[in-house]
Amino acid sequence: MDHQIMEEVNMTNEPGNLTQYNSEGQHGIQIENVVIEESCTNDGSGDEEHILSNVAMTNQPPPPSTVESSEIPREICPVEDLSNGAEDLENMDSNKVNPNQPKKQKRKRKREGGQKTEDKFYFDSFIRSPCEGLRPRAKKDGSTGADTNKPVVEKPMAKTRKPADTSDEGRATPSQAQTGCPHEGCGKKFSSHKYAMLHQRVHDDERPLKCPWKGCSMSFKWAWARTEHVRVHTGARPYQCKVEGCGLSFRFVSDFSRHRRKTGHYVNNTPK
DNA sequence: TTCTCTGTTTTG
DNA sequence: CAAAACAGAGA
Repeated sequence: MDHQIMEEVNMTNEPGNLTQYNSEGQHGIQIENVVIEESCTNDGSGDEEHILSNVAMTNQPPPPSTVESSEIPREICPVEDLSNGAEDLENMDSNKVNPNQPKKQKRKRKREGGQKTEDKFYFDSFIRSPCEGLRPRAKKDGSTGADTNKPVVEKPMAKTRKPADTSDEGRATPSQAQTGCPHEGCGKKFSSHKYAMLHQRVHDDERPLKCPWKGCSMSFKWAWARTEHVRVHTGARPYQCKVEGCGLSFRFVSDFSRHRRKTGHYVNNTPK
């Protein structure tokens, strides 16, 4: 049970090395026994990548529920179309490419930011090449350290998340927002000053968080993004619907969340 | 459908 | 308070 991720990792790739990253101070994934062989430089770019050689990643618990699905090895990289992917691919391959190139695409919001370099780590390769099959989205990278610690369903975080209106891109509405982004052109307002500062990374190009996978050159600005991205490599699907008859598993919280919303499968304790 | 971004919320 | 996770939107 718990070791889902680890298993996956092991399975998939052997060793891993792991590096612990703290992206934003987080400690998250710890891989055990990993040997890093190559220097995985993802990009080689120049950033620094710290590769830790033996790091232990203990991921804690995987998801308890997790997965039965075994997601495993789905190879994860389905390679679908990497239209742009090509670019990524290059990166993937060896670490040649530049890792962080953000190519700013604007997915939904405009992203530009970067923040600080927080962690750099590399896992060797969990499963297979990192982004072999990643979608072409854009280049993305990074995730946080702890990734799926609490994946599963059962914890709905009782959050009462309010939809803070996303009027534009930002979510907070002026009425609610207390602080605004100092960046020119950005007029977003946030509920906290602190986040406003963190938000600056959006305007930055730096992507301090790098994907731990050896061949993967993706880098991210947000720890969580990195965390989830890693699942692409591991194939982990920590979020499983516990509803009887359902049993669907999801790799991303967002998808799981959506599933619950639509189906009402909040299951057990998490009736969010 | 998959995956990333990011603001908010929860947890520690 | 910081870190982690969630949730919603969108490519």
